[in-house]
Amino acid sequence: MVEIQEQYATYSFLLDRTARRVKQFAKQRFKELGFEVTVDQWIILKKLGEHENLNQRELADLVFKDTPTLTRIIDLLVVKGLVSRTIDANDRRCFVIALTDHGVKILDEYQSQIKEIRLKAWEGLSEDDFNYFKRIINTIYQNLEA
Amino acid sequence: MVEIQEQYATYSFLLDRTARRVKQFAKQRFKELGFEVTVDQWIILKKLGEHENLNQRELADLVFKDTPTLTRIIDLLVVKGLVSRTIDANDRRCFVIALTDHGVKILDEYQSQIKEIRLKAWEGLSEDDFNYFKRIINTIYQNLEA
DNA sequence: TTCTAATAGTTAGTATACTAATTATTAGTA
DNA sequence: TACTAATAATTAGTATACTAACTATTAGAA
Repeated sequence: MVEIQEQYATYSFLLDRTARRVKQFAKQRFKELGFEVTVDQWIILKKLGEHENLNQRELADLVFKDTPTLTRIIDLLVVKGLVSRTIDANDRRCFVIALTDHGVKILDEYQSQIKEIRLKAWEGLSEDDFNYFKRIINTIYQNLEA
Repeated sequence: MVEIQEQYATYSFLLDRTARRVKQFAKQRFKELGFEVTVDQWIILKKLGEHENLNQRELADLVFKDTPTLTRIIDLLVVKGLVSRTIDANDRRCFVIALTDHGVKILDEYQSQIKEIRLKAWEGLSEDDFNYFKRIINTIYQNLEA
């Protein structure tokens, strides 16, 4: 029993290590392809392509990041001219975040290449594996939910 | 087929989200318990308890972090008096990193509580789940290996 | 309606992650 | 032995993650 407990304790190490490797791999490929955004900035662009009229709070919830992190990522995307921040006339505490024309263009251009990068990790694994993986990792997430 | 590809693409999101949640949960518990180290600092202490006469390069390899990150974590552990940095007489480019007496004490004190924190995430999952999880996550890691 | 509580966002401070460049030292080779 | 390449560690710079404290605004209750 003790050994099994010890074993389980390594899941966090495996998770952290693999998540970092995945991000690092994507980062390298982004660089090779000359992309003008980081991986986390890309995730925001993608969400903005899927939803309209989001404020930073909603965006943060969608990508499971906190608002200070979101603030900084949006800052960078605004500087890069990919995203616009407009005060919400109905609630002046909020900004409406939207893709600029250039942001839409980038989103469109990168999409398929990024799909390929993502698939690389999954080589040799099946759809069943994916479903199993999803169940386990979501159970972990829910076990630790606030 | 396209849908399956789309689905697979979410593994990186699930990985990142869950790895962050696990770390965040551990961080909160560390704080509640009044621990004087961060999660990543703890990982280094643990490795130092398992191996002797490690230099920073070897330590970095063991925990899959890069050397600049290691340098900074060791800096903090030295300031906290948990670890010592001694020039290796045989190769003056290296430091030998070792636990101080206080470091050994902390390692001993925290170990069982940390094991409990780690186990929380695994509630409702079996040993088979763990093995399955390990296989998948290690496949992903290896698929992306440099 | 006024006051208090809640909410959106920002700022500050610390820690980690990664790349690139640099220093000091050692190893290997001509 | 002298020179070059490799290695260990550091520094600098940027990005992300999280907590805590703060500002501005809105919502809700007395």
